[in-house]
Amino acid sequence: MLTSPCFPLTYDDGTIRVDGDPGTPLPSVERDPRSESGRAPGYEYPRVRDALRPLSVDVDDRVLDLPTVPPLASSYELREYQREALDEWEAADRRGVVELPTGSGKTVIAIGAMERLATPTLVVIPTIDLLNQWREELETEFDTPIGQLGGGEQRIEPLTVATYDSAYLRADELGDRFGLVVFDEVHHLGGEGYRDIARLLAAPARLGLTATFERPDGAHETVAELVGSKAYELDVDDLAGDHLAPYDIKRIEVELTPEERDRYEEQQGIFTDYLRSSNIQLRSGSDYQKLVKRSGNDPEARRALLAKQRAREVMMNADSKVERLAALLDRHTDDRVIVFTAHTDLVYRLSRRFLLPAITNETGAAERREILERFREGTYSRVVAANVLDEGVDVPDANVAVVLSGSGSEREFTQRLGRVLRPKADGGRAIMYELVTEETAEERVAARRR
DNA sequence: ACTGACCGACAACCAGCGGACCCA
DNA sequence: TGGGTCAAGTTCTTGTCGGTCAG
Repeated sequence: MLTSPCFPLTYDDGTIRVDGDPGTPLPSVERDPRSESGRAPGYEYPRVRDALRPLSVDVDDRVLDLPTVPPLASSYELREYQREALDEWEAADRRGVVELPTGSGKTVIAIGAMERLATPTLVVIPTIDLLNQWREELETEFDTPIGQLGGGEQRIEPLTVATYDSAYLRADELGDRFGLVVFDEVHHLGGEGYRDIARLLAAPARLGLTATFERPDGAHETVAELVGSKAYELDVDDLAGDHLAPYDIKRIEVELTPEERDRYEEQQGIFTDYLRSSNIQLRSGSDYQKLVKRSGNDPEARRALLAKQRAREVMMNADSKVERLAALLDRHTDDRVIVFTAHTDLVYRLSRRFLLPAITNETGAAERREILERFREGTYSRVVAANVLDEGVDVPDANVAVVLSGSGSEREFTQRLGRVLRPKADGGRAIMYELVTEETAEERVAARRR
């Protein structure tokens, strides 16, 4: 048997560095001529390590540089499905995605994983709101300081929470400090830039949490490569009536006024005429992308898209939706209602007409906090919001959601529904109303999301 | 400590009858 | 035979968020 020298395996700026030649090619390792070493992206660390194991070489594995973690013991009792999810994830080599509805306790599963693995952990989170919640939660459960990257702080501890943006900026230097990384709302990791976070980190254990893993652009497959594929899944109907409130969805069809109808037909007509005259067929989202590209140097295409945009505004902001909303608000005077729209203008129209507190992107942080606080304590029983409250904000419980307008996105639908599904003290049902304009493209849009 | 302005990132964005071509 | 996939320099607009910087 050959006596071989040590092969140092190290972490260097987002890559796993292999010095020396083990004799056989290693998975994903490429020669880097300048440093005379082999390199693999950080996330391939377990594969490289495992490929070296059966070889008769002495590996000096110095990839991870982990501080010691204080003993972790939370007060949580896992629910049955939470334990199952955790077991499945462990069985999948501690890599993978858990897909559970909003409000089913995904945080608890991550805390369970941290207890079981007892290794330094980075939790990556999309918004500052959620970042604060996670930090407070971890501080409560584990009696140890929690690091934070993002939201004005840059402090690393064995247990650290980070925004996607901060994690992205610092991934190459964070990569060797954590044994486990948790991605909250992991579907964000499919974004062009964010996926580098998972690529650069060396953490062998990875847990993704989301209510809606699949992405219309197919990028969840990239996420699955970087984090692991779906290890466990339950949807709303599996939990409704038990751990989530039972619910009803009611679709209400409304008509356009004659003026709106004229304008809609006119603008929609410009769009479809263009499609017909240029022999373009729109079947999938990628066809639409092509049309968008084309509009870059084809003025006709651009005109068609703008017309489509205006037609969409007409159908989404139809006057009769406002009238129907008035009736719904009357019917639900004793309920807690969230009204969702797609356009900021409509939010302010509704706010003025019904004297509803409004939240849009223009609402400052302080005012937003105040409105939500009053909604929580009951001073306000209703609130109208643009896309702001779809995800990443801790919204107080409501039991009625009214969707005045929205995209065809299944994700948006699921998140909005999730806003009313927290179990009610009296066991009552939640209701979601969808207002859809008759005989417009919106009927298809609404159908698409389910 | 807060605010506003800036930047960059991300996401959704979708028809109403018909053809050529490639591949399993 | 049946089903999926389609063309061009390099991409519409609106809404939302985090990070940064100046004040």
